[in-house]
Amino acid sequence: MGQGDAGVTIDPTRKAKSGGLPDRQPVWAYDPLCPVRDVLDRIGDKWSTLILCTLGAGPLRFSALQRVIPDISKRMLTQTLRDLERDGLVARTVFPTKPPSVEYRLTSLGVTILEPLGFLVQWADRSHAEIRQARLVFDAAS
Amino acid sequence: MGQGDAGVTIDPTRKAKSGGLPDRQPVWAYDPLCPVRDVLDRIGDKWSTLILCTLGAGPLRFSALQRVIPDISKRMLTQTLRDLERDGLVARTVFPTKPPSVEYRLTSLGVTILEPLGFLVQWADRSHAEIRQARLVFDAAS
DNA sequence: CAGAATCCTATGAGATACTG
DNA sequence: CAGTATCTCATAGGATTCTG
Repeated sequence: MGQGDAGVTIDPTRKAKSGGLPDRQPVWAYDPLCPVRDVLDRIGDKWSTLILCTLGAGPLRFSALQRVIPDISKRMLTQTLRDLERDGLVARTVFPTKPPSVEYRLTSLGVTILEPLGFLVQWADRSHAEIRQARLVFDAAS
Repeated sequence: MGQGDAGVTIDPTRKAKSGGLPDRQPVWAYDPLCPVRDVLDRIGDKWSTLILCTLGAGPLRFSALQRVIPDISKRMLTQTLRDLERDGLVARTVFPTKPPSVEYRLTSLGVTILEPLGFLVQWADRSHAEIRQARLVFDAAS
């Protein structure tokens, strides 16, 4: 990363100059501690997006989440919920009933990720056929 | 996959019914082999989004990518590029010069992911301060 | 230059059993 | 019910060395 511009974050809206000279200095400086990466790496695990999308439809209790996402282990569900709570995306509410029940819901911040996440999911949905096809072609050629 | 409603994919645009009854049947059926997850899990690794955003500004050679992303190892750069190529998001062109040079560029499909990815990056950029703050609060309370 | 091959370690994540 | 505590294994991913 250069001087002056050190630590600039990811900016995918940045356009290449026409002609796109290949080997110049980086279009955007890169910072290993980039806050965008810090946040995205957390979301990029196996379960976070799935849980966020699920809670996007409304609050659910622990066991209900397990039923909706049958192939997650209690351990990972607990851990992922904790991480999301720590990041302020999910709120955890304990109801002191006889057998305790705990409700998870998106925070107001958590709700705001639904839209960008939704665009990505839509893209994946629209593109997965083309991607699968590309994989077939690639694997056949290798 | 599936007949009828089985295997319905992720749909974050789905809204909860008003009142949001907590413990009903899942709002959307969940499929471990969901194509959306299949695609997103691939993008969700440590380097894919970074490389896609970088190439979004224009094609780059292998060594140039390494300079832009200094903390990636050759091994992971090669592997991630291969995976992206396999998925049809990146095209690899070899120029038979004396020391061989290889150019990587987004395919037309690859370009289409820039927009949804950009929204997520923008969200991360706007939210990282709030997230960091939430982490401080959470860690102080624990 | 652009990798391929190999080695090694840290972590992600499942399975199971226990608890308030 | 909603976890916690272990144990274990598979994989992601870094460092290093070799090659056309």
